[in-house]
Amino acid sequence: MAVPYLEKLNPEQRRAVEHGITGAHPSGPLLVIAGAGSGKTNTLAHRVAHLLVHGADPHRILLMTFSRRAAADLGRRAERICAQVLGEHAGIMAAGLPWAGTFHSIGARLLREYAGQIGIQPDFSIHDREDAADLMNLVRHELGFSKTESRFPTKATCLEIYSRAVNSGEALADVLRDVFPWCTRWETELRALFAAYVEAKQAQSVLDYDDLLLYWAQMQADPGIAEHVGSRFDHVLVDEYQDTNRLQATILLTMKPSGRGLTVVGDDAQSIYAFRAATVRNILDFPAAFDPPADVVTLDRNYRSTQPLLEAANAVIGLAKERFTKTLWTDRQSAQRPELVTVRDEMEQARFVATRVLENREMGATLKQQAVLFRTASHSAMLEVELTRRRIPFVKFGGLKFLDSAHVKDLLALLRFAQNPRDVVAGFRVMLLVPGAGPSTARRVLDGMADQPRPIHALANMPVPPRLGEEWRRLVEVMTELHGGKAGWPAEIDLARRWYEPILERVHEDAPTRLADLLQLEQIAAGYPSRERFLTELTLDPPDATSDQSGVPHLDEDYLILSTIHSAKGQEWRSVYLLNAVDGCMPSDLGTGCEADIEEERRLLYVAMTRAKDSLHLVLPQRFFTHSQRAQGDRHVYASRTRFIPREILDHFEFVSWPGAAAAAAAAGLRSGMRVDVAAQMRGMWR
DNA sequence: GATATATCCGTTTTT
DNA sequence: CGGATATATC
Repeated sequence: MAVPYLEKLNPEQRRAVEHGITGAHPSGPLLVIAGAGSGKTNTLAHRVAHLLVHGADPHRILLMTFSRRAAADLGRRAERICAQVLGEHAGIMAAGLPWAGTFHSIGARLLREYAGQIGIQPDFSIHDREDAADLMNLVRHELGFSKTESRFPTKATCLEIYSRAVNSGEALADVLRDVFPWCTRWETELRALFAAYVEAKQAQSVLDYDDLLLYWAQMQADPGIAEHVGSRFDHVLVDEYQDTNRLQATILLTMKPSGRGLTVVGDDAQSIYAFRAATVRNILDFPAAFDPPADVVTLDRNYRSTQPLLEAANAVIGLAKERFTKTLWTDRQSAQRPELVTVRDEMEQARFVATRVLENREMGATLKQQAVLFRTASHSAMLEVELTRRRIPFVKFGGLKFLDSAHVKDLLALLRFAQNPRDVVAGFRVMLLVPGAGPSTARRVLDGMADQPRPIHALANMPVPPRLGEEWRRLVEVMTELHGGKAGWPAEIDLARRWYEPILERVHEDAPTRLADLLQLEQIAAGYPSRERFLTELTLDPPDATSDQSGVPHLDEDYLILSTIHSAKGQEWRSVYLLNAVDGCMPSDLGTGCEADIEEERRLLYVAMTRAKDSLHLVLPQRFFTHSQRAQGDRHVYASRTRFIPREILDHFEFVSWPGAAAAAAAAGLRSGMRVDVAAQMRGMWR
C-alpha cells in the first residue's frame, strides 16, 4: 500500500507510528520518549490515523491526554490525515474519537456506566477543588477541629494532604512526614477528618477529582471488571505520561496487564507535576512492567527551536542532578542567542515586554505568535495593567478562572443543587444567598432533607423563619422547577439566572459587569446537550482563559498569550518572554524545601525555554517591591539571577539591559545635569 | 441566629 | 492582600 503520509516522518517517528501495526491484532506495549518540539503530537496523530487506516475501530480506541483541548486537537489532526489517505472512505472518523479525553473525564464516564456494579449512584455530582475544600471545611467544623487551641490546618491544606495521600498511594504518616512536616501533630485528627469526609461524600452522591481516579482504580481491582473495561478497547494511548501518578499507572496496568495495544508518550525532562503526586517512575519503569518489556522509541530531533536556544535549554537541564534519557538536537541554525534582559524593577519589566511585543508586531509577528510566561499567575499583574493601558489585547491562561468568580459559582451552585439535592456544598451556598438565612438555617434545612426519599419535596415543606418570606418562596419555586426538568436545557439556566439577578444586584456593586459574565455562561451552556453534561464537563474541563474584558477571547482578533509555565505545556510560540527569571520566583522560594522540589523547578525553567521557536527573552528585574507587608512604606528587596543559570553556562546567553545603554544614559543625564534653566527664564520674564 | 467589624496568618503550580 | 476565625451588635 502506498503510504505517502509516512514519508514526511523521520525514521524514529515512523517507527513509533508503525509499531506493531502489521497484523490484525494489536501488538506489545510501546513507550515513546518524545523530547520538547520533537513532533510528538504529530507522531501521535499519525499513529492514531495509521491505526484507523489499518482498520481499527475508532470506538475501540481510548486516548487520554492532559486536557480536552489536546484531545480535540489530536482527533482533528488524525482525522485530516485519514481524509487524505482514505478520501471519501474517511467516513469512519465522522464521529471523531468518542473515547478521547482526560483521565478524569474518561473515569467519570466509566464510573457512571459501571455504577450499578460498584455500589455508587450513576448520577453523582463532581466537586472541583474548591467545592471539595468547602465540604472538607463543613466536616472540619462538625468534628470541632476549627476550635483547637493552636490552629488546625486550613481546609485547603487538609484537602492537599488528603489528595496527596490518595494519589500517591502512600500512608498518611509518610505523606505528613515527607511533604507536610508542620502538620504531623494532627495525624489522628486528620485521619478522623478524612474518614468523615469520605462518608459525607458518599451520603451526598458526590465524587471529587481524586475519587474519579481512586474509584476507577478500585473498580478495576476486581479482575472481572478490569477485564471487561480492558476488552472494550483495542488500543489505549496516553499522552504526557511523565505527569501521571501511581493511581493512573495502576489503572492502565489493570486494564491492559499484557501491555498489548498500549502506547504511552512522554518526556522525563518535562515532568512538572510532582506536587500533584505525579511520579517520573511511571515512565522510567514502564518498559519493565511487561513481559516481554515494552519497545522504546526516542524522539530527540527538535524541529521547533533554533540551535542557540536549544543549546541554552540543554545547558540548563544538563545541570540537573540526574541524567535524562536523551539530548535534543536541531539543524535550525541562527546567530541569535537567548537574551538575559536586566531591568530595574517589575514596572520596567512590564514596559520592556509591552514595547518588544509591539516592535515584533511591526516586524510581522502577530501577537498570537508571542507569549509571556511566568511561574505564578500573580507575576503578570503589572504587565496586565501596562497591556491594558497600551490597548494590547491579551488572554491569560492559568491562575484565577472565569468559573472562580463568586457570581458564576453562585449560579452554578443553584444548578448543581437542583441536579443533586443531596449536594450539601451546593445547597449551603445557595441558601446563604437568601437574605436573612444563615449557616444554622441552611444546616437545619439540609439535615432535614438528607434522609428524605424526595429531598425537593422536603425542601418545599420545611418550616423556615417567617422573616425569609418571599425570598425563600422564590428559592423553593425555582428549585422545584429546575429539578422537575420540564423547562429543558438550556432554558433552565435562564430560569436560574432570573432567580439570581435580584440577589446579584443586592450583593454586588458592579452588578452589570457580573451580569455580562452570567450571560456569557449561558452562551457556553447552550453548547451542551443537557444540564448534567454541562455541569460534569465544566468542572472537569473548565474554560481556562481569562482576559481583561470578561474572559471572552474574540476568536477573530489578534491577542497576546499570557500563561503560567504549567499551562503552557505542549505549546509553542515564535517569541517567548519569561518574567522574573530570578531566584525566589524561579525557583519559587516557597517550595524549595528539598532537592526534589528544586529539581522540579529546574525542569520548569527548561519547559519554559523550550516553548520558544525563534527568540527567547528571560527578564530579570533587579528590585522587587514588597507591597502590603506589615512594615509600611516602600520596602524593596534585590533579586539575583536564577540559580539555574550559573556562571558556567552564561556563554549561551546574550546580556542586555533595558532601557538600552543610550536611553539609560540620557535618562541619567536628565536627572543629574540641568538642561534648561526654567527658573531663570521665569525670572527673566518680568525683567 | 444573622450580619458587621476586627485581627491574625499565610502567601505556587492543576485535573 | 485575602481568607478564616473571634467578637460585637442588631
